[in-house]
Amino acid sequence: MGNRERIIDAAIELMNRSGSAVGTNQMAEHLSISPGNLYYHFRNREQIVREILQRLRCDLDAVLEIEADQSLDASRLADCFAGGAKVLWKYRFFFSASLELVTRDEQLAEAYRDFCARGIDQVEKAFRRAVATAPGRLSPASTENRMIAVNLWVLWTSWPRYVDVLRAEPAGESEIFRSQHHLSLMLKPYLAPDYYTAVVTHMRELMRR
Amino acid sequence: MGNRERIIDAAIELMNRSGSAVGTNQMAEHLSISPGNLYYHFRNREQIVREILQRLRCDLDAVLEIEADQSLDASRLADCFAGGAKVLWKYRFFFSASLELVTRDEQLAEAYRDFCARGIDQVEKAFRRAVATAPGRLSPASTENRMIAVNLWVLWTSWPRYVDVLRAEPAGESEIFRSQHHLSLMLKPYLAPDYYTAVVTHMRELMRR
DNA sequence: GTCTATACGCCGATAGAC
DNA sequence: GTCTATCGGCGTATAGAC
Repeated sequence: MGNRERIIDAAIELMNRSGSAVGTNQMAEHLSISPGNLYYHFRNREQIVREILQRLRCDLDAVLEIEADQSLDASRLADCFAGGAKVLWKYRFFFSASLELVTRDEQLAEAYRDFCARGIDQVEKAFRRAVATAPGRLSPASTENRMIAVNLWVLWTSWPRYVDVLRAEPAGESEIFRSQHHLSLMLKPYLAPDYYTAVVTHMRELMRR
Repeated sequence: MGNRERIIDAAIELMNRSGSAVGTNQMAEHLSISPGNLYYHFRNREQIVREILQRLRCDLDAVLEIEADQSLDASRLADCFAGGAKVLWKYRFFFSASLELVTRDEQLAEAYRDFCARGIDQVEKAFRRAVATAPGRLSPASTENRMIAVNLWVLWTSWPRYVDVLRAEPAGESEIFRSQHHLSLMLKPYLAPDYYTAVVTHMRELMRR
């Protein structure tokens, strides 16, 4: 594998471990290469982060992009939650530090706004599909669909940070996974009870490993 | 007013405007005093932030501490939401940057963990009281009360950051206030419809000004 | 209490040899 | 492609005069 890829991997690993303030020197040191070498492969620090966001976007699309003709049954929705948890864990530093990253790089900010807009759309669509498949005791008003999607998105993206703030020790995977139970609870009132319990059961299964 | 108070006020104002990375030099400059003078009043930068958290805690207690013998009617709950919005706006930098502040000061971290634990407890109590006062179509299971309280807390505390990330321009008060409508939506399934609409109506009234 | 001046450390980035 | 060496900027904090 080329040094370029290794630098990105190292950046993700180190930032997940120590926060987004990890410097280019530390990345180079961790790979036993020189700072100068790193700057041969990347114009600057920002460019590294931008490419990480590209990877993140791809991974999340694979999770949230629902096929048009497929019915959203409970196990498929559980896939979304479990996949969402994995993405959250893999790139947790990014979610934790999105604001700090974005304020130092306007180009990244634009890309991240796109990322959020697309993500919220996908969540809203998935929610509508789930409700259409198995409606619950309450049905959301038309404007409420979007608000609920935003609530889900904010809660999902904020979870790594919440965990980091409260825990003195570095966060474990299970604490990130817990977010998905909190998320699913927000859907519960709008879904049929048996459908909801099926989703939760599948989720637990998928995230056990 | 003494310089000590003025420094804290300046810190809040500047950090709300430019983010938590505002330096001691900038605070001093903004007040037309010298950096040395600032360090006469405070041991270090961290101490300033710690005192800001103390103020925040007091302000929030005034909003969330529900009197034991008072019934939680719709207008009182609306007070909580409106008061919560005001606190969120007044100290928005702190919510936006809690992790960064906390990671550089273990003493602050401990205080902030207390702050969160107490806040979540207060939210949970308020939620239980509201549900007891005006139960809706769904009633939360016993373990769900806490989870919902956590959801509310995370969403509430994460909102300023969410706004900062998405907006290129500095956030306005109204965008912060919008969070409360999203929060209240999470309660809706568990509250009687007329009670809920009364809460929302009061909220709008209170936050209009 | 308030000032001026400055030490110290850190990090991003570049120059230029190999 | 990879290295060594170094510049330049910024931010915290202190020393010591007034």
